[in-house]
This record gives sequence, structure tokens and C-alpha cells, in this order.
Amino acid sequence: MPGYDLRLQAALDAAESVFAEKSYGLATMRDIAAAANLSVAGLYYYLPSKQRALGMVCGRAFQALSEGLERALSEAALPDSQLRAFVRHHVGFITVSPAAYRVLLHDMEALEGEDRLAVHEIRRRYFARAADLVIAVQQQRTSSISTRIATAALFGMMNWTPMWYRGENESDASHVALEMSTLFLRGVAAPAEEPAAIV
Amino acid sequence: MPGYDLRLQAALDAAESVFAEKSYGLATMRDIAAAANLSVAGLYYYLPSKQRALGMVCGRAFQALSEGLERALSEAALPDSQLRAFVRHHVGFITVSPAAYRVLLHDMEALEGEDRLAVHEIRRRYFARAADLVIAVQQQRTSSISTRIATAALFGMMNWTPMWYRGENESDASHVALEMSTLFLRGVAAPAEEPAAIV
DNA sequence: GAAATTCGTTCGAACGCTCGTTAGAACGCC
DNA sequence: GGCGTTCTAACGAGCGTTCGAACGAATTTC
Repeated sequence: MPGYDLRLQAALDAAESVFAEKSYGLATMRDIAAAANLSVAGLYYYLPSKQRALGMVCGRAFQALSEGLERALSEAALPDSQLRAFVRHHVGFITVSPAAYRVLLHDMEALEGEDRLAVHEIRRRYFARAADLVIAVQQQRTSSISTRIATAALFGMMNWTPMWYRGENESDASHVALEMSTLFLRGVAAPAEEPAAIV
Repeated sequence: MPGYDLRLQAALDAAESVFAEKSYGLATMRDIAAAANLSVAGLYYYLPSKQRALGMVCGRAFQALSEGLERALSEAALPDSQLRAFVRHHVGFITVSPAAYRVLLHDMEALEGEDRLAVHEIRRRYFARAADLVIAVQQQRTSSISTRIATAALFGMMNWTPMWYRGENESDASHVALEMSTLFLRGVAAPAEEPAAIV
């Protein structure tokens, strides 16, 4: 039934945008039903509960984010350009799907049970992947900054984007990504001058 | 009545910690009353409504944050050390009052009416103050990065701290602040080599 | 080929519960 | 005895959720 899945995605879209706008706790199933052009009971044909709707929205969003990451990283080889590709992808996702990312950032902690464990595991892997990129970048330089703090700072500057970014076209977002990765790469440490002389 | 104000602050403390833990939408007045060791009606003697409780919590937190900022900045003169003082203060506040900052970050958007306008105005001023510091830092160098993005990146890395920081003593926090400001100052642009030669 | 039937989908209406909030009485200190 | 403070108990509203019926387009039956 391709029609079913299409309408399920539409219901999840509605839940996503309502959660993003009002936050999970303040959103009601009636809000979501209205956004999905369905009656409340009609909505429940697709979403088993409010709690699982949040789980499905988060799962869908993180899966899209993770799949995009592998695609983006495969296009770069050197550590620096891999990190730039990562930032471009992450900021790109945030700006292209602001509602999805808002839910991940804001409402993921409201998850319970299995959904919580599953989504947290995906996030852990995503963060670990990013930390590896930071380590690779740091190994090319003499970095005085701890990997833990550097990684956190990188995620922080990227994840703050929804708070101020109001770009229209996609080139705005990649400009932001470019400047952020430049700030980070420059900041994490100056490139070792004459690395050959050290060896 | 000093006793009244003391107990009002205790009620606000309770509201703050419950809002921080469950988010505004999922928190109930019964939760807050239990945290304040009061009955529900007893709590209402101090807090007129849930909405205004949020406003009072946010107002109190932002006022503490802003007052601390002026104190911190008065201890430094040069742009670089002023920015370092700002980061130390901001990260310090986040780590010393994590519940208060979580509410500001997470639940401020749930404010309505006058409280919303007032709190947003305080925040606007705080951000503008920080942006001025970034501008002053950038004027000392040849910075290729836009002030807007640099300021946003700085706030992003600082505000992400609650997501990973689990420090015990205060020296941990100032270490984080030190590394973050170093990353930022280095990243925003390399200092102009031999500035005297240029003039 | 028309009538009957099935089944995926949607609905109006309601259930039980918890929410924010309040009334009115009781407590204890001056 | 008065007043600032706190309580028990309850109110109406709105919440998440469910029930049972109705829709419409296939599919079957005669």
C-alpha cells in the first residue's frame, strides 16, 4: 500500500511541525490532526499514540541525518575536507529541515522506553562519528584544545543555527557552513609550521 | 517581610528545577508544589499562575546573568581579555546554575504577553553586548568571518555546554571557558603579523 | 450486469483522567 | 483576636484515547 505510507508520512510531517512549533508538552493531538487535515480519530489510524508519534518523528529525522552523513563523507578524503563536508551536511540539514531538527534538539528528552533507547543510540553513533573527524583533524596539527571540548564546541555552533538563521536559498547555508568550519579548523590549532622538520 | 521573599525565592527555585527537568509544557503545578514542600493551594500563595511562574523564573535568571556580566567585564580592559572574561562569566553561569539556564534556553519561547516582551528585551541587550565584544576583537585583526556568524558561533559553543558538561568543581568550568575562548579568538582570524609594520 | 459484501479508511461523540485554578476553613504566631 | 500563611477539597476545562458507525471503492455473488 503505497498510499498508506504516503499518508503516514504526511501525518508525521504534521506531528513534526506541531511539535517544533509548540514543543511536545504543549502540543495536542487535536493540533496535529488539524495540521494533517484529519479528525482526531482519523489521525489515530496512523499514529498509535502521542508518545510513539514523537518516537517516529525523531527516528525518521535521525535516519535521514545519518544517511546523509555517510553520503557527504564519501565525497571527501583528507581530514580537513571531511570535516568541512560534515559541517556542510549538518548545517544543510538544519536549514533544510528546521522543524525536524528543532524536534530532535528540543523534544528528544521527552522520549520514553524503547524509542528513547533506540534514538539515543543513533545519536551516540552520530556524535562518535563526528568526534573521530575532530581527532583526525587534530592529529594533523599541534592542538592544545581537548578533543572533548573541541567536538562539543563544533556541535554547539552548528546546533545554534536555528536560533538566528533565516536564510532563503541553499547557498546561504553553505556559506554559513564554510565560515563555521573555517573558524573551527583555524581555532582548534594553527597548522604545524614545517611539519617535515619535526619528524 | 524578609520571610516572604525568602519563601518566594524557594518557590521559584522549585519551579525552576521542575521546568528544567520536565520542560514547561510537561511540568505540573503539583510537581512544583511537591518540590517546594507545599500543597498546591499553598504554592499559589506565592505564584499567581504557571505562566507567570515561568516569567518570574526567566526574569530572575536573566537579571542574575546580566548583572554578573557587567561585573565580569569591568575587570578587563583589552578586547581580547574582555571577550575571555565574557566567556568565563557565561560558561560559569551555565555550570553554576544549570537549571536556570536550561529554562532560559528551552522554555523561554513558551512565555506570553508582557513577560515575553520584557524577557526578550533583556536577552536582546545581552546578545548585543556580546556582539560588541566580538566586533572589538575583530577590529584588532584581519577577520574574514562575518560578525553575525562569529557571534552566533560563540553563543552556540557556550550554550551547548549543558548538553555534555558534568563538572564538579569550578576550575573545570573555567578551563572549559579558557579553551572555548582560545578556540574562538584563534578561529575568528589569525592576529595580523607585525601590526606595527603595516601602519 | 446489478446487487450484495467486504475491507481499508474516516468520522462524530464520548470516556476517564489530569490539568490549572479557586473557595473556604484551619493553623500558628504576634 | 487578628492576620499572614497553609491546608483539604473540589471545580470546569481540556487532555489522550477509544468506540462504533459510516463512507467509498473494489470484489464477489447470482
